[in-house]
Amino acid sequence: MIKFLLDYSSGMPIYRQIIDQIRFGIASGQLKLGEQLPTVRALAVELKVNLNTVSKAYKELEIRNILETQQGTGTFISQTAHIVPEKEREDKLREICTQFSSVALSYGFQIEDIIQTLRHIESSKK
Amino acid sequence: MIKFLLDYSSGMPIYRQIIDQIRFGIASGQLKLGEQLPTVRALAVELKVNLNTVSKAYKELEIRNILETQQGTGTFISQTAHIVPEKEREDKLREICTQFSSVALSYGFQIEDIIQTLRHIESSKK
DNA sequence: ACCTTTGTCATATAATAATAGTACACTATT
DNA sequence: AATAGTGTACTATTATTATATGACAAAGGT
Repeated sequence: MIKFLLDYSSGMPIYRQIIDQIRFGIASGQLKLGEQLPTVRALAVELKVNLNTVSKAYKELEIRNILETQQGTGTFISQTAHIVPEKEREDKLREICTQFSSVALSYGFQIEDIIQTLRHIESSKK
Repeated sequence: MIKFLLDYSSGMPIYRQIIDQIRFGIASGQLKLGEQLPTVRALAVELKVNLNTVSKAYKELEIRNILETQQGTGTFISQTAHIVPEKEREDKLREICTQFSSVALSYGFQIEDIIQTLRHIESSKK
């Protein structure tokens, strides 16, 4: 099961963040084809957002054939879900890195200090 | 002079994109301290957005002491821009790295890819 | 059959984002 | 003094985002 993480100060709408994380979750293998997603109500509670916000994200992905919904049963990753194009993954990675970089550097941090801190955080996770 | 580039389909509000690009421009050295920015009207025309949208971005940066405005003359990068007290820097570094790490990993990116991208961005700043 | 859980739909409300237009105040130049 | 160029302020309007409710429909278990 995927762990959703919202950034309420990013300026990106919540439903778009949900869409992104599902799409990239599939691309990165965190979400398997056919896997069931959290119910709209469960995810709404987990993310502390409205049911309609989650529903909007799911519905949009359903239109794109990335999700399949069975009313009364749940929402699933489509078996035929397309992979996010590699270029889009690279663009997204560069986008979030650029944004982070601008903030970090504006505080005067050096690239090596930043990387060292990131590695430390990563290694302390397990 | 900095080249602004908007992504109208990203979901991120335009005024926030302008804010981000100015901050990143300063951090990366594209914008020098004291340098004059485009006038609100000129930038509004260039970006094909409303005057008020640019004004909103400038005003917010002015509040944060990143920009200084002289009515009738123009808007400039502050000379004393964004120096963070030394004692807060370490906590801040860890904080923003943790936040960034969570977001990046939730997209399924690997730590080494992230670091490589950060290094690439850093080195491409000349 | 009944009930629960699921997704869906509809209405209303509020806040935010962006536009449009107008007017005003300040500064430098002529 | 007059003018052009600057930032600022204000009202109004529209679209988007998110919330709050309530009701309905479909699936599956009891």
